[in-house]
Amino acid sequence: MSTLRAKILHVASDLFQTRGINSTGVDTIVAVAGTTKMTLYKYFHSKEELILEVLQKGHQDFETWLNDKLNQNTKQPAEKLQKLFDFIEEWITAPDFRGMAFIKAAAEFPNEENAVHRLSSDQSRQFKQYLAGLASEAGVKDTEGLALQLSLLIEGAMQAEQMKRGSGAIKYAKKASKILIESALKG
Amino acid sequence: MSTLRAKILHVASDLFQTRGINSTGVDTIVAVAGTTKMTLYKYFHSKEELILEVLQKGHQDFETWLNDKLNQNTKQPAEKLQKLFDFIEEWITAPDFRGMAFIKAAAEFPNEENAVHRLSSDQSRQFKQYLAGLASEAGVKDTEGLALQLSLLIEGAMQAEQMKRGSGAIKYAKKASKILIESALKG
DNA sequence: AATAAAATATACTGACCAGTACAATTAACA
DNA sequence: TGTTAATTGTACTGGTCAGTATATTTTATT
Repeated sequence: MSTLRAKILHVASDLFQTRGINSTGVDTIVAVAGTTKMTLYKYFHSKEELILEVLQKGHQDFETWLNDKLNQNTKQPAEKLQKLFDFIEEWITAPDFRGMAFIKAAAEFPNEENAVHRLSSDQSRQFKQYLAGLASEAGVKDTEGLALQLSLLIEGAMQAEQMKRGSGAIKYAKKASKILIESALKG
Repeated sequence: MSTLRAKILHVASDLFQTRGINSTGVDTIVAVAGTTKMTLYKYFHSKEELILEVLQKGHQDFETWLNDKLNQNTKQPAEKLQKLFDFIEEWITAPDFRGMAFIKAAAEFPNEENAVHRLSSDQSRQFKQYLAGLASEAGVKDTEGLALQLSLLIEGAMQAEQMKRGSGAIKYAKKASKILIESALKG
């Protein structure tokens, strides 16, 4: 049934995050998921396809979570930009945070022709566009510029936190974002 | 002779950057280097040891290059902080730039117990300390804070450039750094 | 030139990898 | 209950991996 498919996706996502993608064999995935390779290859035609689906689901979950948080906790558009880093902090400091999936995937698949790398790159671009949307609603002129700067801070903080838990990077990223947002609103 | 050892290090560094560490076998390394596994294992006791040496040399080369550039092109301490991102840009936009080694290595070896991950994490910390030194000489009060913020921008820009060449991320990182440095000098 | 020592090349080991052929089992329906 | 179809388990394939034992060549020393 589809529950097994979901379980495989979940287990694969978990193992990819904790052990790395290339270091995780399909045998390990099916063993932990409590099924067999035959079933896995019924739902996914190849390991690469499984990787792509894991990445897609992970990114969609993140953007949905963030968007919901922003919509539930803010009234005006400008407020979203201000509270953005509060929720990013909440996401990063969650006990099961193990780094941003598309950042790590791009590192494991450096070849720009590779499908996994291309999807990762696209998700990064997509996230920047989302930030640009927030900036635009808040009345920032150089939306692309601020979006890029904020994405650097966010991805940098995620990278730092993945490298060393409890790095505190997000605290300083938040301070930096306040300065940069203020500067962008004036300019 | 030691030339072969150097050649192996160089070739391994190149392959690790372009294909990823886990995806590069020792057979490939020795083939490209024009030698054999027997020789490789004479100079390095294991693949992990080779990885560690490649990382160490890469990071040392980077810090030496950056430090020389800063010393050659500036007179006063405060100037170094201002020109820092010019040289970071020069480094990132070099045609053979393929991402920061320790960032990618940490992604490929997510386990914090792993020796490669630990070295990567240490190099990141070391780089932050270097930035804190620059901030301190320039008269910044919260040296650790500014150093962390600048490292987020730099590592974020490197990450972005690795993900998509010609992203232009460094341009906006530079602008952001000017704002943050100015703010830190005032505070 | 003879001998010893070091470096190199060849060929292999056991382990693991992604993916599959085929057999066993379960479920669906008559 | 008997037959068919779909799903799951077992066992295997060819390929690659890190690492090594042994054989060959080169180099250094006398």
